[in-house]
Amino acid sequence: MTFDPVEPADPVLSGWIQVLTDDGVPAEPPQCSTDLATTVAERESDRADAPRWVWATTETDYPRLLRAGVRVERCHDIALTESLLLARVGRFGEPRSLAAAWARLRGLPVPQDPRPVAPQEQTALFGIEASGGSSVPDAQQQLEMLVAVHADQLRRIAVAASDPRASAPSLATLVAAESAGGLVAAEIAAFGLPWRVDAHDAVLTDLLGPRPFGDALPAKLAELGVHVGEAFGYAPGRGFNPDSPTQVLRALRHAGFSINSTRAWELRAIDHPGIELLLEYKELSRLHAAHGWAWQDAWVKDGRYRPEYVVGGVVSGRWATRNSGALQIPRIMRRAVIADDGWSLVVADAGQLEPRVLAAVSGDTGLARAAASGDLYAALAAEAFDGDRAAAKLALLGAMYGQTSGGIGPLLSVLRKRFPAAMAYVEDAARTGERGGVVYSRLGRACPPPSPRWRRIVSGLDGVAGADIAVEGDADMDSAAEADAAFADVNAYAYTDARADADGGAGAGSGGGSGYSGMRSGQAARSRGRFTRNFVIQASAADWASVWLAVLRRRLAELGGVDGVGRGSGVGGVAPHLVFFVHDEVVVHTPKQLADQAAQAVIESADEARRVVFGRTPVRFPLATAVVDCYADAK
DNA sequence: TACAATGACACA
DNA sequence: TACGTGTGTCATTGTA
Repeated sequence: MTFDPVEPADPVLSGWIQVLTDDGVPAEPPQCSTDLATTVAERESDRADAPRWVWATTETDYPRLLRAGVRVERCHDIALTESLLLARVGRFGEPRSLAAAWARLRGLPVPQDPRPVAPQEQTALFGIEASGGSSVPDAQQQLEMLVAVHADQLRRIAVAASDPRASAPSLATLVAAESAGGLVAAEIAAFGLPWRVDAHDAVLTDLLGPRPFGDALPAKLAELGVHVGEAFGYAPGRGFNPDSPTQVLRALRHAGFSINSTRAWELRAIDHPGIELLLEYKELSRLHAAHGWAWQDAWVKDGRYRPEYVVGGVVSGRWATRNSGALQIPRIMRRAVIADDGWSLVVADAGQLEPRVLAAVSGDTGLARAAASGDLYAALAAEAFDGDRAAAKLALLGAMYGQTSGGIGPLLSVLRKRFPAAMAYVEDAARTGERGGVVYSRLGRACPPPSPRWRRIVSGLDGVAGADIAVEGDADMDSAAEADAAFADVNAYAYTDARADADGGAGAGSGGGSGYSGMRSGQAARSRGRFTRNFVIQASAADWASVWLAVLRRRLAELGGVDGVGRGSGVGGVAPHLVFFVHDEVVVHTPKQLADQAAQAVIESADEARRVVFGRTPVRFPLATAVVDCYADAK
């Protein structure tokens, strides 16, 4: 399906539709519809037989249908799929739009992806920017591109499924789940998370004092700042700023403390009367800056907060967000999330997800036995750590993150002895990463190959001594069948280290800590080993979460229809719907009378996701679920 | 003045 | 020896 390029507010959607076979081959001539909303809704009316809509990008195409009151059951998102397929051949951060995919297919210059625009500043919706004087294709030409690229993507998915070196029999599942994720993200943005401004105000006022005028600091914060200054010998108004790490560091050193940073964990070790005030100031200051009244003004409209998710925005397949920090909302702010009258929130999170994923992907029978229980760490402790749950947790987290410090060596030895398959799984992934290899999630999502910079450092060509680690060839990056000439672009790595090289490297754990700047060969190798070690788990957990969301979305829609309460296939009716998602946690907004069924759907979806992603496994993925009026009341 | 880097901390 | 993964956003600080 393609749309004619009209204004988003235009109530009449027109565009082109063509029916394809399962192989992506046209089964009918293309047809123009001057009322796409109605056409699509009619095709969707028999949900059991709903088509899988193929379109350029859900992110821009689907909101137009949603605004017209039309929900779709399934889609194939060309852009999201292109990302997954490019990743399979080691190409990250390359343009993934329909236009770009089509250009690669035809061997033409590849246009950059359009810059994502905030919903409020959207004008023309067509994501094809004219470049080099070429004209923007019309909707019918777009349809031809769409059909060609879609067929090619199906072919590449099949190729990946039979790749002997990096088999991904489930890649089609991943593509379907990723596409469904796009639908979920668009629907969450459309519905919005119920957000009560008065409750948000109450939290802020309680902690910070009344809302100040303009940009002034709230009263409590300003007062606290003065007290902090006084505690370190500064008179009020004498220019001490607790928000300045430099000044705080200077004040503390002047008071005789030798510290390297003003991080909270380091400050807590200091015995000084000003520290407690300073820590309180930092906490409140952050709350005010990140999620205070300015944030509320910018992001809460008509009782709804609308997160802008970036599906698959993290290389591991986790979602990212744009602009409003939806994934970093402080827990205390959950008090502002209150269901509408007559509605409830179903809150569910998958506890201990990552160790359970490790148990499932590694097939370790001992760990799987522990993961069949409700508290994996307690079961692990009982089996191998003399009942010491804290030790068991520390050990397993250390194994998944690659930690070796802090005296956990002996704990890791226990794991290695008692759960050899699980430990071998993560250690194999780490060794592959250290050698420059690529690892994959359960459903076949590929991690980025090492950057040229990493290769230089590890091979000792970067002016740092210590080159003793062999780097694998490019065998991992391009499966033989995939490496056709159209994909021979060398400039594939600009993205991979964008953050890694920008931050301060391994020294003192600054910033993200995954950089290679200033690293010696061995450090860089082990750093990448930790990344790939974690990738196989985090990305497989993301696989599971994506499928969970996709299944849940379908079941919630069935719930609305079956009950006869909601309009079912429509939008904005009274069917339960997803309103929030954070890695391993979902929030569903539901009419009260459907709350129990919605909660049941959440639980059953998790189990279906388990079967789809991990097949036959004794591992369970128990959910903590709660039906509440306020998000903060869940656990 | 505008932009980039830094340090810190929120989330999973 | 020591080495915990992945993000986004803010205020401050440094540079062009």
